[in-house]
Amino acid sequence: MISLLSGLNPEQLEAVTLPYQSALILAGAGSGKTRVLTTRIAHLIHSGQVSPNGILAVTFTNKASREMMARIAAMLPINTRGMWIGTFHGLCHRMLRAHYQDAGLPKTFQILDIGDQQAIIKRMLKDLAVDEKAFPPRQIQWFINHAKEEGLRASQVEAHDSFTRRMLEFYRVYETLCMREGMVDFAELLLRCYELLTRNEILRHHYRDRFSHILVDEFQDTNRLQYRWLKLLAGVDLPRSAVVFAVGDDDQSIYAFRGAHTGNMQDLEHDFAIQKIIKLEQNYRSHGNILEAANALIEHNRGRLGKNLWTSEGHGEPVRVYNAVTDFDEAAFIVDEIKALHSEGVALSDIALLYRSNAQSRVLEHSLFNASLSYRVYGGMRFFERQEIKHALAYLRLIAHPDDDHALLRVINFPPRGIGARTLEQLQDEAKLHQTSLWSAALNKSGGETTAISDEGKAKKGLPSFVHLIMMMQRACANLPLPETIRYMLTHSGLLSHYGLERDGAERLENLNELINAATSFVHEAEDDSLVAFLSHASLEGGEHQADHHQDALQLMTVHAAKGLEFHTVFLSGLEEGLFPHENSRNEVNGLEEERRLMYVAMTRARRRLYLSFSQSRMLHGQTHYNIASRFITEIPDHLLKWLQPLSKVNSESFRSVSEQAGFTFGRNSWGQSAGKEAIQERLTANSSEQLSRWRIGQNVSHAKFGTGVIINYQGEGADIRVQVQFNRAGTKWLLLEYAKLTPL
DNA sequence: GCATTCACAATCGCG
DNA sequence: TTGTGAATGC
Repeated sequence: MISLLSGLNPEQLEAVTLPYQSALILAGAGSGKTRVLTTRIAHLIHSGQVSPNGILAVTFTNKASREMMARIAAMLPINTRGMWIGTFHGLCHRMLRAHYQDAGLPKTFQILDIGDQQAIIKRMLKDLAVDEKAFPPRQIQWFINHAKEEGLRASQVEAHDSFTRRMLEFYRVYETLCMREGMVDFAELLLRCYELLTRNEILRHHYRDRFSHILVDEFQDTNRLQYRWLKLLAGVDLPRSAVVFAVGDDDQSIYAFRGAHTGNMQDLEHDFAIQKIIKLEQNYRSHGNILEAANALIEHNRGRLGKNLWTSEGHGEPVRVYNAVTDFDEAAFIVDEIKALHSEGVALSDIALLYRSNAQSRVLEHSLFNASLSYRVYGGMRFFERQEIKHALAYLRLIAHPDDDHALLRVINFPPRGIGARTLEQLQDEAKLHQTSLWSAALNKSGGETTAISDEGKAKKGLPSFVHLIMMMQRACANLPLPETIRYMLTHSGLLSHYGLERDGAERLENLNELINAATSFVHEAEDDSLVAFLSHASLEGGEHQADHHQDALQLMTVHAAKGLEFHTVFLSGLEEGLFPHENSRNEVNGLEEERRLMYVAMTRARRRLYLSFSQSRMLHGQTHYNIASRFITEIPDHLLKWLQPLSKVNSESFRSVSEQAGFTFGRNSWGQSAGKEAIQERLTANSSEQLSRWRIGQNVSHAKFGTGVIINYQGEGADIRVQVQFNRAGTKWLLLEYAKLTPL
């Protein structure tokens, strides 16, 4: 017991040992939030206040819930597998599977991921003969999802204009389509579950009685529906309600665009009669200067709950700022700094390159590639979203549930087997006529089961062969374990041979193989190893590829993706008006404040060293844009910043053009306000007047130990000045000018 | 049925 | 600049 609670600071301890009452924990970045959450659970169980069955802990990401389970398992000798710890979607899914009948779902209901959903909407538009340009699928998707996230069915949305009425029509049709095929999208998982509990009093009471402690991670990210779900589950209106332990940070709320409602924090205070908000402000991650800078920045936001991070560590290094001429220059600077850091012993994997939008990674990747630095870009295509995997999953879906029109359409002619648009059209007409699924129509058309089976081996083409294929797979699946089913399906569907012949098919084959591996480990780990369970798993777990994870590589990702992570060094690039804060955020309610929180999240990822950089010109969408530095830089007090200006820029004539360009671009600030314009101009001038010395790029030098070489770069100022020398024999080194005792040649 | 061409759009993205 | 989807040609 002592070991469980030891090492907690007073606030953490208070939170962990709170008596039976609902609580809101304001946990700043790096304040040991996860530790508090997991220790709280362990403490509740260990002290006998609740059994593991009485706890429901909910997170947003699978990663977070896995980590939570692992940490609890490390603290207590219990099996965490049966516990109700998971994501909102995962837990709702669990309830819906357990009570599918009460929820009005077929036993084999399938989960739609974002891509499936879009495909269905497109199919619907085609059916309705609606022009995609007039009503972009993306927009319809957004409308439907947002309505659901607000907890609204089509009948509950108010429509005051013709556009909304049209959207609602789509919402309704989409809904009937999904229900007919037994498909449930992500938002539907939550809404269904919520409605199930609302309608079914017995179930509601069952779960209310079962869960006495509900713990919520990242509470600031909850949307309205999730909050209502929590309220319902806790039963706030009942005398014997559960208590909620919510952990969150309003300053790190960066997901308003996907429905997060920070007002939930105030609502929680009120609805759950929160007596006291506990603030965790001691930061165990970053050095003082970084924290001070982040604090100063976030101070510019209004209506905060209020929080100031502090550390018992020292100030550490100043926040470095670099003003680049071009995006290429910015990337080159970052590469140079990385090389220096790496040679000083910082692991590449402990360095992150963050940016506001994905498009910015390209320039960085280019420079990193040329410098032979290994890197990993996060947020690309996920494993289960790849087309070859999607195709394979479609076959599996048909095995489990042949009435899945969506899956059928995906693979009925893939690999090509001579079923063209014409056959398909007939099939769809037939299905429409009899109000049945495409599969039933196909059965009818191909002469029914008996014919297809008696044709065994002969039918190679057309509809009968497809019908035969699927039935054959279904029979095989009944007797084989999951991985073998998949192997069988891959071979007999022709996917393997198809990709085997394709030009770039090797990687796809690898992925298909990986699918068998994924199924193998799924069968080992999951309680329910059925095909349907595996399909749900594939949709709910995006399937982040864990391969080559151990390799020491730089981490490239958006600021959003970096939330929750930490690194020794963080490079935050593209700090320009229009990019960060992003142009589009101007049209959003409180958009600028959300951008500022995003910046805050980015800064607080750094443990020891933080670089902020911006470029005066940047290639975007094939056009050169001229930008001014982000206002966020000017919102950080000067004494925390250290402006870097490599002398290479000062000495070359490029610097002159930089100042001129800067003057020119200030006039083009699309944001209207030009906060900090003077300050930046001032710094530019200050930097240009100093730092002219006998040392310059291209200067040949001699070193006592390394021999002769040439200066290829340098940075810093005053006593801190460092030069990068390419030696003839000893390679490239960064040297402190003051100590290196270089002799000019 | 498949390959090539053209127009168009372009934040962030958990499950 | 790059990726996507529809239109077009073989």
